[in-house]
Amino acid sequence: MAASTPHARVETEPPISRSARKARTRQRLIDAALALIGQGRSYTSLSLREITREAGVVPGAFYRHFRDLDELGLALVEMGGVTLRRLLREARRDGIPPTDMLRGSVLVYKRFVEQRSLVFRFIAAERGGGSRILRNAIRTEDGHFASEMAQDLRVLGVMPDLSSSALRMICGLVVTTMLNAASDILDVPSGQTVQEREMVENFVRQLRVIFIGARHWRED
Amino acid sequence: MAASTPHARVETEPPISRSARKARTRQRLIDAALALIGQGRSYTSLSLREITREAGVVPGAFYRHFRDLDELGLALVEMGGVTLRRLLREARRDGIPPTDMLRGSVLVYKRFVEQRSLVFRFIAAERGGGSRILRNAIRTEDGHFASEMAQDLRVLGVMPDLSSSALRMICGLVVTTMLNAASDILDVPSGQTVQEREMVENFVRQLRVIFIGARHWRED
DNA sequence: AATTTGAGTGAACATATGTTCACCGAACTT
DNA sequence: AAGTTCGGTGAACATATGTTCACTCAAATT
Repeated sequence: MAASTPHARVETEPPISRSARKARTRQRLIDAALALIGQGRSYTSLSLREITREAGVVPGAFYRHFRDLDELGLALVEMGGVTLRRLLREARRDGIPPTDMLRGSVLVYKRFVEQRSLVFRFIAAERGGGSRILRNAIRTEDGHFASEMAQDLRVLGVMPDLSSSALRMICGLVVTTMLNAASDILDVPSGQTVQEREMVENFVRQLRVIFIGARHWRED
Repeated sequence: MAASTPHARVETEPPISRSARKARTRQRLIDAALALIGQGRSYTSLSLREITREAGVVPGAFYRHFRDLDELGLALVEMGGVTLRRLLREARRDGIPPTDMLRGSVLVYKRFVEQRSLVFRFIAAERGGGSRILRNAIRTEDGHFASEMAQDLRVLGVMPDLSSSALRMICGLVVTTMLNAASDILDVPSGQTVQEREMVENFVRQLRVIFIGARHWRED
């Protein structure tokens, strides 16, 4: 029975500011939700008490941070948006893989998804699923992602003959294909299995179809 | 306090066979789940009691038909598969719209989805969402749908230069695009709004990209 | 130094949940 | 006509849920 006063400060020696403390437990709630998703649960079926339990906090404390579960969900969506933006940023930084660019990009993306499996599991699941509010928030986020991608391609001078609206539309298609693939990536047994290779190959070929279609696109 | 014996037969005059009765309540449970989905709930968040309540049956009765909620979910997936097969069958029967075939097909599909909104809402939601079991079942069903579609296109002599595997891969892409669009169709306010027209237009253009890509596809 | 603030507590509330079980009675079998 | 089967009942169970509220006590403000 070691001493453990409510506000024990076991390892965080320096006094912690109030706003910092608040931000910390807020983050803990978010992480708790993700952790539960990681254990195979789907966000829609999580309960407030489960989350606070996982976060190591009393149920009532939840309300100091979010009005309800949808609001926590929105925070997760935002985190998803940040993640997608990071993907684009890294792509800009590293440039397009020199050889076999499509397969290269797919493998980079696959790694990216696997390293952030929880966020992608959440997005892939709630994109078509959860509450209407969440779905729309994710749609908006996906839309921004597609627009940014279109802008990047424009800057890179890829497919310069396409109108901006056509480019944007095509990026939308690429994004849905990517997010759909994320779900596949997360479900296929990782390791060099046959299934995994087939999945990657299929993904590559689908993107190739899209890009070929884009190259030959003519406005109405 | 009107008389209402447990097994009241208020309007179903002719005696009902046991198997028929069982099939009937089984169907009621399925319909109840769909009805709740129709009220904006997502399948993953439904409870056994909610469903039996909606079905007008005592909770324990559930177990006479399904081991657990996943098993009911699988029944819904199967119903979804049947629905998709019917879509193909109707497409075969009615043939391809004579003029502006792509937009025509999209409008037919839109109508089809709207008329069966509950099943499509379920599939679109649980495809990336629900339990692993459900996700895989839906993946399998989608796969069959894509294969059948490929076979139909082959028989129709559409894109005869494509190998079967390429055709199959492209149909897979079409299917994910369709199911993704189903979610959009169900969320956009129906009626002749601007949003609705834009959504349809985007969907048409995306399919067009895919088909252009298919026409110019060359094997590796 | 005295006061105010507010994140987190702990207990209580009414209500909901999944699962079990002995039981009923109509449909089936003999 | 007598006996069996089995879909559905109703009650009970232990446990889980969302929300509220007065409370604490350290950090922030005065």
